[in-house]
Amino acid sequence: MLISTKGRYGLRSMADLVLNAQENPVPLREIAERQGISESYLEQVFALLRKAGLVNAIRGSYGGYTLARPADQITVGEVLQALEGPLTLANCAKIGTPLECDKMDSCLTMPFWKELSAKMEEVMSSFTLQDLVAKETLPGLTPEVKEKEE
Amino acid sequence: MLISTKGRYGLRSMADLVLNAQENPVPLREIAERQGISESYLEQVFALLRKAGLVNAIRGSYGGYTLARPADQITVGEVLQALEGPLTLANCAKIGTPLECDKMDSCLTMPFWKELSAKMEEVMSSFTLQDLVAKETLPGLTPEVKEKEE
DNA sequence: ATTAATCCTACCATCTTACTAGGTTTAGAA
DNA sequence: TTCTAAACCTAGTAAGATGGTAGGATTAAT
Repeated sequence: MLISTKGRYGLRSMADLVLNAQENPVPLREIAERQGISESYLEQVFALLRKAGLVNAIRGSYGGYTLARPADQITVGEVLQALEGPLTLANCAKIGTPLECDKMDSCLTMPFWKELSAKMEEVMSSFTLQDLVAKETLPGLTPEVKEKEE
Repeated sequence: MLISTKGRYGLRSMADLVLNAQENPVPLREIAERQGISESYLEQVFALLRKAGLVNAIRGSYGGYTLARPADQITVGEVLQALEGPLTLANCAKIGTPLECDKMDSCLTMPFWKELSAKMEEVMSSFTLQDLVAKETLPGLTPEVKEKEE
């Protein structure tokens, strides 16, 4: 039940973009290198992010990508939905789509799927990219992990 | 990001089993017919449910399946985990598995995945099979939908 | 003109999914 | 004992998704 690499790579890359955004746009080559992801595969990921209006692209030499909005105004849910499509685990959790729900008994499971989707949506829309890079926002975790070398 | 048919069919079939459990075991043929699912595919689904200890099988003529425990003591999460494997959406949400987390920046996303998994687990473990068939248990939803009939 | 970047499309191998098919046991009933 | 209906088991398979690679075209700063 893992999410695909598109979503995982894309989310990591967006966090990377937040961290490394100076005044210059960030080229994919750098993100790919830092994150250990194939550059040409990342191109396809960022094509989706661009179409969703989450990043801006600057073409040509010294080009790259920038966030289309401030990091605290882009939710993780937006990123994942752009890359993975609808974020529901069953069709009958989607509003207005009684696709398989014409079976009488199958709809017994609908309240569960709806509740699950609602809770997932809650988490995804409350987490922003800023939350990912600002480690202090998460109370339960140890903030001092500076063991690593620079 | 849909869950597979194994999970969806299995959950519907378990609810079906709750509803149609008399003193006799319920044969797969009946469940398959009611739910509109291929019987031989359902066999594979129930093989997983049996190995997980969620149903008991009675072989031979007049055989079939029964719940291994009362319906209010089997959670939806148990059923889905038996059919889908681990219910996390990213590896780093699993405890004790720093698989892709040796990349420094990749772990920026870990708190999100952990939070999401925790919330999903919360819903899945709070919903029992009994809740699925007893529609009054859901407070947020309209308990009487008779108005739509008229 | 060169270079470095995005952009675009096609292709590919592997894996997963959702089955189907065909057989074997098992046990109640006739 | 035989018939029958059920669980059980394993292999195969077509279609789609996944996770890329390859090669070029376009764009813009130097």
